[in-house]
Amino acid sequence: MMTGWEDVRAEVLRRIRARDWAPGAVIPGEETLAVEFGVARATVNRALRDLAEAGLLERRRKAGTRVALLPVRRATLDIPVIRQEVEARGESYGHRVLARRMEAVPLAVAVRMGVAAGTALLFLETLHLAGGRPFAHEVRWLNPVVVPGGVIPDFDRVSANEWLVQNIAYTTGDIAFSAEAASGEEAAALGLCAGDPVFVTERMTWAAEAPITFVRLLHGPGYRLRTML
Amino acid sequence: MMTGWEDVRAEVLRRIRARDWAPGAVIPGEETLAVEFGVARATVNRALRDLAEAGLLERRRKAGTRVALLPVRRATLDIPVIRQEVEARGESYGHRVLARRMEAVPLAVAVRMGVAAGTALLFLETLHLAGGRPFAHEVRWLNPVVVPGGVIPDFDRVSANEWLVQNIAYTTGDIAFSAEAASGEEAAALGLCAGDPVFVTERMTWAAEAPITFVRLLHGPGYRLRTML
DNA sequence: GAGTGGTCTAGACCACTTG
DNA sequence: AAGTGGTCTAGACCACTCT
Repeated sequence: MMTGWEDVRAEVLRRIRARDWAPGAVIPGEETLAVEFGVARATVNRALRDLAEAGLLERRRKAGTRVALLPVRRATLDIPVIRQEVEARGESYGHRVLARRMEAVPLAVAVRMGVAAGTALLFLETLHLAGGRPFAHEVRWLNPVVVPGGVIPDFDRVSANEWLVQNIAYTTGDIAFSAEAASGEEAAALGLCAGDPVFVTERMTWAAEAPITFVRLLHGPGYRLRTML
Repeated sequence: MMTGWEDVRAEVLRRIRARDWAPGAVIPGEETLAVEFGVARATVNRALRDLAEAGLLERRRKAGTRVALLPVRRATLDIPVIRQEVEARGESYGHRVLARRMEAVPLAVAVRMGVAAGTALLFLETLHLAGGRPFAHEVRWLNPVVVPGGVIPDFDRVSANEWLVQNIAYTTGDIAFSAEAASGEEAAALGLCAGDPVFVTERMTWAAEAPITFVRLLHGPGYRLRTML
C-alpha cells in the first residue's frame, strides 16, 4: 500500500535504482504520480522534494523533475561544541586559556574577516584537553563589538567555543577543512613534533554583516571527522 | 506580513536570537502560533520543522518544541565526482589508472568492508589530474559481485569514481576525513615528499547489506574542503 | 488519558520557466 | 501562453510520549 510520503519516496527511489527512470530523464509530474499512487499531490510533493534535497532529483518549474545525471552526494556534518565532542568519546573535558589579549590582526585574518588591516581584535589561544591530554589547539580572533553588553568573560570556566554558541545565537558563516604541517609552536602545544600532519578546521562566522569570530582549530594525528552519507 | 512559511521561520528565528524564547524553553504550540501569525498550522509546521532540521529547535510529540540548549551546527557537504570538482576550478580533468587487479584485501580493509580476511576483491589505484598535475591519489577496493552483468570496465575512459556513481545508484555509507603523513609511494604519486601532510578522505559504501567499495582518497597540500554553515 | 507534533487530503492560487 | 512545481488552507486523523 502507498499510504505515506515515505512509501512514495521508497517507490520512486526503487524506480530510479531499477533504471525504470533513466538518469537525465524527466519523470511524470506530481499530479500524474498522485493519481497512480492514490495519494494527494502534496504527498508526492513531499517525497520528491526530499529526494531532490538528497541530490537524486533535479526539479524545475515548468521543466519538470529529472533524475540527476551525476548525483552529488550530500553529507550532513554535525559540528558540536568541543566539550560535547570529547565527552561523547567518554573522556573528561578540560581547557586552558593560553592567551587572551587585544591584538592587531594579521593581514590574512583581516582579509578573511573583512576588517581593516591592523584592526585590534580580541586574540584568544586555547588548548582543549581530553582525559588530560591535548585534544585540539584553538586560535581565535573575536570582534568585541558584537558582545552583548560589551562584557567579555575570561573564558576560564566556559570556553570561548561554548560561550559563543550560547550567547551569539545562530550566525551564518563558512567552514573549511584541510591538512597542514604543524608549526613548532603548534606542535609544542599539542605534544607533537614540528612538521607532523594536523587536521585544520577554519571557521568564519558572521551576524548580519558584522564579523563575529574567526577560528583556526588544530587536531593532532588520529583525529577523524566522520559522518554518514 | 506573515504570508509564507519562510516568513514564519524568520520571525521564529528572530525571537530565538532576541532571547524572547530562551534556550531550553518550550515555545508555543503550532496551533497557537498559527493563530498568532494568521496562517494555517501546516505553514507553521513547515517553518518549525525546517528550524529543527537545522538544529535550532528540538521537537517531541506531547513534550512540545524547545529551543536547543547547545545548538549543534549542521553543515551540508556536497561531495561531487572528482571530475566535476576539478572542472569547477576551471582546470582540465584527467586520470590515469595505475593498477587494476584482483587482490586479497588487507585486514584493515576487510574489517571495514565486513568481508572475510583474505577475500579477493578488485584493487584499483588511480591518479586524478587537474591541468595535467596530480590532484588526488585514489586507492579503491571494489566488490565485483555487485556489478550489474558482472562486466567491469577498465576505467580508462571513465574513472571508477564516476562509473560507480552512474551505475550503482544511491548507496548508503559513511565518510571520514583526516590528516596523515604521506608514505613514500603516496608522496611519489602526488609529486610530494614523504611525510608531507595529506588530506585523507575514506569512504565506505553499501547497497542493501552488500559492501560495494572502499575508497581512500589523498589530496596534497593546498586542498581545502569547504562549505557554508 | 490527553496533549502535541506528524501527516494526509482536496482544492486553490501563485511563481517560475520554457517553448 | 501554458505547464509544472511551490505553497497555502482548513479540516481531519494518527502516533507518540509525558503525566
